[in-house]
Amino acid sequence: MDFRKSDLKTEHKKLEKIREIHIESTYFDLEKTLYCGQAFRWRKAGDVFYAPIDHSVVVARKTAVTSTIQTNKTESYIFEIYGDDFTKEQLITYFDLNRDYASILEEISGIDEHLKAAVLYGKGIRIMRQGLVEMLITFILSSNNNIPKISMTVEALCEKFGDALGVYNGEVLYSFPTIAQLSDASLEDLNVKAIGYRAKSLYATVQLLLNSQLDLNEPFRLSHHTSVEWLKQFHGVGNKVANCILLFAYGDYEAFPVDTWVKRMLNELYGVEKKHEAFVESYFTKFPGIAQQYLFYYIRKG
DNA sequence: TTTCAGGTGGTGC
DNA sequence: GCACCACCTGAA
Repeated sequence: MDFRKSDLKTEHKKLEKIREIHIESTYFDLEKTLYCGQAFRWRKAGDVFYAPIDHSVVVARKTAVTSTIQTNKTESYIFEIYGDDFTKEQLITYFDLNRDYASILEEISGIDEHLKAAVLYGKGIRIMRQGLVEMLITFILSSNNNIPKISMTVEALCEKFGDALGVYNGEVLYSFPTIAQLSDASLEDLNVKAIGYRAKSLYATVQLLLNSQLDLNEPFRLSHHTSVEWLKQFHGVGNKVANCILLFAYGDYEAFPVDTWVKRMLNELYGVEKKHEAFVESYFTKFPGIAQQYLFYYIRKG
């Protein structure tokens, strides 16, 4: 019999609370932000959301909602930080809370009626700023795949190659593995749950990062179009995946990922049957990435 | 049992 | 350039 897993669980030191961060913000809805398709590791237990970020465990809950006369909500949240420290400044960067969404959404709403409805429906969504390696690998695993299965594979990868951070809500949480932690893995080793043929892409990507001088910070210095081409040198990264990585890791708001849902939406709402990318580039000229995320949420959930 | 799912890369024209 | 199609796997 194999007791290893439960033994390990009891061995994990109790997560120590480092700090509490209070966030008050308009145009910030945590649940929508976490579950609009950009994040894969956040879990919900009751009214609490939690996830590993770097080597911290972050636990969040909403504490209050106050409305002004103009129906503008201000939401209050408490974030508890366990394990490694994670500062308020880091949290604000992670959820991009310093950006003026009021004016951005107003601009986007002005484009047409569809966007106006999408913005109204998705109000509170923020484009997160997540880790470069985490987004690169996660979106390589996302191709021809669905969210539950992507999460499954990501967690399996973290459990096998990441660091155990501690137990929360009865489960061990693991950090996302670094390239160094994946460096010794053979193709066989990378064959974790539900990964399938994507293991080859992951293996090739890890090897390329190890054996080249490629610096994942490069897209910060390049134009949007050059960044897309730069990211496509990694196996398993095509236009859609490159745009997701640029939007969710690099904060490149020119990125506009076009997947099967967005294609369907472009067809149904705008009559675009092909050359989607050309249409997108000429039509969504104001914060394309944010417009895309609101439209995506609108058609998926609305 | 079959089909489909938040694409990509290889092939053929 | 552009249109096909194989591809791992879990869920319905």
